[in-house]
Order: sequence, then C-alpha cells, then structure tokens
Amino acid sequence: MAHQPVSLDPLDRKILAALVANARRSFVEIGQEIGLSPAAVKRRVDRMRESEVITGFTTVVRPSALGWRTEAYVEVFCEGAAPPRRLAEVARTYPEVVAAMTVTGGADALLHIRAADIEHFEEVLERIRAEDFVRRTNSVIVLTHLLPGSPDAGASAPPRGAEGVS
Amino acid sequence: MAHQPVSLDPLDRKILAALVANARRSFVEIGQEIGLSPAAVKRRVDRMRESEVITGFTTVVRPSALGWRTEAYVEVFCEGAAPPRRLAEVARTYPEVVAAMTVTGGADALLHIRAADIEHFEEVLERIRAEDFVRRTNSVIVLTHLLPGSPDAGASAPPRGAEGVS
DNA sequence: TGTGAAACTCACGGCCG
DNA sequence: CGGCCGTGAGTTTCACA
Repeated sequence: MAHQPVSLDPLDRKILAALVANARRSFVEIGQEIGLSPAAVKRRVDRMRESEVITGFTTVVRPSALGWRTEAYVEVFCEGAAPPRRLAEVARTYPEVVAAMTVTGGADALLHIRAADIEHFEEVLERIRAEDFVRRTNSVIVLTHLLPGSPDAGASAPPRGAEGVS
Repeated sequence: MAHQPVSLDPLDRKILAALVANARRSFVEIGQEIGLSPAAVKRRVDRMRESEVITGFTTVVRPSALGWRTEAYVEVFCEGAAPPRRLAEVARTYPEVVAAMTVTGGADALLHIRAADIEHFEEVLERIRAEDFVRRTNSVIVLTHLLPGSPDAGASAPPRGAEGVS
C-alpha cells in the first residue's frame, strides 16, 4: 500500500480521463475509443486502483437537490499551538464539514462547510466557535459558482463521505 | 434552468447513497439491497438524472498521482464593480483553477487552485494578478487535509511532465 | 409505479502470442 | 503486456398488472 511513485503512460491517462468524465462507461467502449481490448483496459484500471491512483467511483449530486443550499469557507484561528488532531476530531463529528485542512497564513485551518440554509450554518458555526481551542473564526459565504461542473461545485459527497469499491 | 422542486422518497435516497459510495455498482446489487427490481432502480436513476439531482458519475483520483501536489485558495479583490463574467472567463482558461466562486466579505471571489508545485502555483498566481481587473489577491496554501477521503479531485490534463518522481 | 421475461451487451478469468 | 474467447452476470426494453 501507499505507493507514491506511479508512472502513468498516455494510455492510462486517456482511460483516466474517460472514467473521470463518466465513471459508468464500459471497458469495451473505452477500449475502442483508445484502441485497446476491454480486458487490457480492465487490467490497467485494476492496476490504478491497486496503486491508489484511482481511489473510488462516485456520483455527482446537485447539493441543493438534497437540501444543502448554503456553502461557506471558514478560517479557524486556534488558541496557542494549533492542535490539528483535535480539529480533525471535531471536523469528523460534523456532517456539515465537507473538508478540513491546515493552511498557511494567519489562520490555522480552513473548513469547507455545507448547510441547509443560513440559520443552519450559523448554528454550526456557533458550535465550532464554542470549542475551547478556537480563538476566532472568519467566514466567507459562497454566492455563486463561476465554473459549472467543477469538481467541488457539487461533486463532494453529501455529508458523511463514504467510499468503497466493489 | 433545472427544476427546483424535486421530491425524493427514502428509496431514492438509498439509491443515491449507494451510487455516491460507488458509482459502478450494478442495479441488480442495489436493487436487492433496498428491495427493488433492477428495472425499477434504473427508472429511478434515470429520473434523477433527468431532474438533475444526479449530474454525473465520476472517478475520484488522487491528485498527487497526476502530479498536482500543491493546492491553494486565493481570494481575489477586484477593481471597481466586480466583474464576475470576466473572472469566470479567465478561470475557465486556466486548467489549474479547479473552482471559482463569488463570495461575501472583503474579497470579490475565491479561487480553488491546483498546481504541480509552489513554483507552478506562483506562476499561475502571477498571471492572474496580471489581469487588469484584479487589484489584489490573498493566498492560502493547503498544508494537510484533515478529513481523509475528501472527494476534491481534480483530474484533467496533467501539468507539464510531472510524474513518478522519487 | 413495480414486476417479469427476452435479447443484447458486458465483465471476468484463462490461455496464448 | 496485449489479444482472443467462453461463460456467467448485468443491462435494457418490452408488455402486463
């Protein structure tokens, strides 16, 4: 596990592109598009999954259809030495936290949050600010996406990320 | 554009959850998991695609495997009235811009950017700052992700031959 | 709407160049 | 590695309740 050095040839990249565009396309279809037999395509896909170049296949859902109409990024400023471990723990407990990361700059961490509406977001924000290691937060609410179909415009799994491949 | 009022019953939601977890699962498998015939599952999926609850099926790729090892969020402060249209145009031309959105707060827009490395990122940033309507930018570089399995996957054309190093 | 059956297509493993 | 082939499973469409 944990392969870092993976080399991908042009054929692999074409297969990847095809599967990113549509994860449900058949190996036959992809094969005749790039000039390879279905079995060969499958072998390459299996290899890429093994080496974790491909980590899963997911469905892109329009978040608003599921009732998540508010999106925001929240900078978190921590008390004293930043405790990424504690923050990760907290982030995991909130289904509204789609992504969390430590960052450079003034803030210690950045949270990507999805909520049903502004009130819901405010409630989540209040709970996060109530954590003892949080000194201050700075929120930026997303108004409109400029790139339709961008991976995280709605690509993210709905709260509670699951991943698994048959 | 699309319909807003779409009602999803518990069965639809279960199908969605299954497909988000793994977009390549068969309708048969999903069907017997939730107690429905394969044909019924397919019809529901088709309906959800029609109503754009489901906007696509994609493959989750580990960005570093494609040579994208640097990730950043850039706040963009515009000159005069914010021209979202111009910004969208610009964002579309850069493969490095994974997402772009207008936001509340001091900045006019927020860009999500992926680059091969810091130098590459700096180059992109310089080009963006060179746009006439950009007054100022504020960058935040992502250090580490705290939530594993964050489906923020950018996969298109790889940057200049970055690949299996080390 | 959900079910059942039909034909078609695909995935998967084994074997060979 | 890639191509070929056979079997079993899945997909898709249809008519029917």
